[in-house]
Amino acid sequence: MRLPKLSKLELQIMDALWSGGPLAIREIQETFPQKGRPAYTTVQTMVYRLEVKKALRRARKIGNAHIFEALISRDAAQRRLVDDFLGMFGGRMQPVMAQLIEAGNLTTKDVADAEKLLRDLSKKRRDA
Amino acid sequence: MRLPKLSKLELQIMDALWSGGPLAIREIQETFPQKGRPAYTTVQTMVYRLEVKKALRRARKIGNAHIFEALISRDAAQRRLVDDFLGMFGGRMQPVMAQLIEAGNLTTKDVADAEKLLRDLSKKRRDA
DNA sequence: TAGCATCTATTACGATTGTAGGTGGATTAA
DNA sequence: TTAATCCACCTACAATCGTAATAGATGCTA
Repeated sequence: MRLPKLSKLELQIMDALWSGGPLAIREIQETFPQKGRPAYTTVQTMVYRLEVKKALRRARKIGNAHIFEALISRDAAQRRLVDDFLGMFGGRMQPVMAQLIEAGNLTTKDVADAEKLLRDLSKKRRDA
Repeated sequence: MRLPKLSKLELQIMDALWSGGPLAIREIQETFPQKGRPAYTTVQTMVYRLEVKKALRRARKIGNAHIFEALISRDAAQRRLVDDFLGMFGGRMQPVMAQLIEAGNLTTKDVADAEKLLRDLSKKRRDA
């Protein structure tokens, strides 16, 4: 399980750690919008499960509270996410793009940015 | 549940119907590659569940075998898929694109195609 | 028409996910 | 020091998914 699959809620919890550094469970819970915020113990359960999956670990203790830190990077998790997503589309990129565009999720600017990123990336690879 | 969430296996089953028209369970099962093909009853179970979700229905009968047809379109299902996926990224498109590009999933041609599609689409919308 | 093949329908089970309650120990504020 | 909080840990439970076996009905073939 080098790259465990993470659910949406698990992702949100990891996000708190990726964005906010090592946090206690209470702090993670409070990163959720008040509206629809999961119970403390719900977050706690998910954190424990993420610990089992080795997605995070207890870094230290403050008082009797554990402070957790991410063990896998946002990038690695997102890569896994993208792979699964593409798998849903049979691995074919074309329909994915078409879908994104037709649904209006992808703007001209997004595509321009993508283009630039691609150029920069291919340059970097050429130079390397 | 206008647009039920479909799992990967469910998607593959729907795909068989989207691509091959109304099919019997046996036919759906046989669209899977021999290697790792799920058991007949596994496909059957999933088809029944898709029926409950109103993603497909029994169209008619041939002998004692039911023929199933899709009730939701590939497009609608993919839209839902994309939405969920974006939700995983907090709805922000930018990191998604970056991820796709850096992982090498997105080529120059894909982007060019996207650009053309965007142009055509905005033209169509302008004309309409 | 007897038997074999095929389908339907039902049932089961383990894993994962989201949800959270309860109990008891640790901290802290008065 | 004692009561109010806070936290850890354990347990539970329903829904969904993937997997499939079993049993009973139906249809096809010799």
